[in-house]
Amino acid sequence: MAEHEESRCENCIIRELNSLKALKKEELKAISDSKVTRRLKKGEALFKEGEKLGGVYCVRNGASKLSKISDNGKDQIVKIAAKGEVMGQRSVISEEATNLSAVALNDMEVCFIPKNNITNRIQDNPAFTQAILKHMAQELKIADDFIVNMAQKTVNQRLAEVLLYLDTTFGTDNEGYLVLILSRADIADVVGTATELCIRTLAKFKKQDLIETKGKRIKILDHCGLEQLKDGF
Amino acid sequence: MAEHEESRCENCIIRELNSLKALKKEELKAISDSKVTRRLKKGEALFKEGEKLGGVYCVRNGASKLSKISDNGKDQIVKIAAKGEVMGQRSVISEEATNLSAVALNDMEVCFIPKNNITNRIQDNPAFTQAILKHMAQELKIADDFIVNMAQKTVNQRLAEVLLYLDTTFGTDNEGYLVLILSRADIADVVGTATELCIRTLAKFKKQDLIETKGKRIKILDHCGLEQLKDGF
DNA sequence: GGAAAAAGATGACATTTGTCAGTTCTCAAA
DNA sequence: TTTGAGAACTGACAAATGTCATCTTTTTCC
Repeated sequence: MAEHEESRCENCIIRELNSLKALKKEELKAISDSKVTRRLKKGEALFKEGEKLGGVYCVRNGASKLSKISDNGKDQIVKIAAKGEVMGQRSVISEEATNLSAVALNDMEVCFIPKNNITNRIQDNPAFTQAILKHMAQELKIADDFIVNMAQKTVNQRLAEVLLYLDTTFGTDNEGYLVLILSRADIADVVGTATELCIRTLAKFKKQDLIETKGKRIKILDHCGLEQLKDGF
Repeated sequence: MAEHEESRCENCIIRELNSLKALKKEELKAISDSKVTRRLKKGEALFKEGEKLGGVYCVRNGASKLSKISDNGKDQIVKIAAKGEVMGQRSVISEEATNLSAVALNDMEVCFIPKNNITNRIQDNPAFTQAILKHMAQELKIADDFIVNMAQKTVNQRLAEVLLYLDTTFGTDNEGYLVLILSRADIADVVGTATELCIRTLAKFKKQDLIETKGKRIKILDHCGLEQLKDGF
């Protein structure tokens, strides 16, 4: 009874989270037949900046950082793809090599969907195309906000924002620690600063009783405080 | 003979520059019948952050800055829309208030196209939808690069890049000065720095014979030098 | 369990960037 | 032609950020 396996796209709940939900059952079946599931260990790369992607990746479990190396040689994390997100869409649509690298932040499971299954659906299923369009419009808005934050906010503010983002997006465990554990270097790469300053700023937050740390794990103690900090006191 | 007027969309060359070129002649005629041409003086606002847009604006002449005020109260220019570009698309597609303000950088002429003319075409003309989709994928890539630059490059590098951008996008007059004249404050708002530092950095470039200035006008003397500076010497 | 490696943390200092206060320049309106 | 407002510019200083060197803790792997 292959049709009832959870690993089939048409039965996959993850799909509800992204544009694939606009597809019809038969279309999903076709995708399911051609997709390949892949498991990655923490730290493994899914693809690298400059590669041509043969399709898109749908995240079933875990999280991945999407980053780009600047001309200065420093890595900047542009986005963290969580469960349900589709990576590589942009590159497939524009038929260009990808401008980002994807590396697993923890053990993950992704479904690779060959690009024909996407481009053909874009050709013949307007509802799907519109779903992607709306999604990209949203992403573009987020990107604009990101630009403004990078350009106008201090490391203090940006770090506070990132901590709150990790909290709302990935949640906390039963002890109250952020579930998604990033290295200090990765946090710094999201914030867009040096690892040392990131560490120092975390220490400062600790001293202000905004957060608590245990090894690399972080617990947010004062959401309001961080919220205020984010907007500049 | 209204059909042959240059002011009709179906005869407008500008259209070749954007997604509207994917529309059929009859569709363009319908748009042309409902569109409104508007003239703006330098400094006039087309729309403001938070407004709901009743449609999109196609730039026929002149240029507009698209900016957003950060929580810190400082303005950041996210994009400069030149002749042929369509403003407000994102907001119309996502059916949300716009997240950016648009202000004319010089005298301009824009065509306002009511949003039904766009959303209806997205519903029934797949070629048009795909054209927009490709365009947005491109914009998203540009936004990613912008984020990385903001996060990882110095004011020096970013200013060099902006000058080269103004040169390639808007060109120079017969004396070699950049055609698009921005105030120092506007340049600073693109670069994401304070006006004073922007001025000082321009002065430094002048001392290094990379540029020459005459009032607020700027002439690039050494493209290679700026190119190198942009990438960090 | 213990050694090696990786990541975290800290101090000292250099560089970059921001801010404030004030002067000079430019251009357009009276 | 004068003049007044806004923009461009400059100096002095403060604050934020980056860098390098070093030490400590944590994690990983045998």
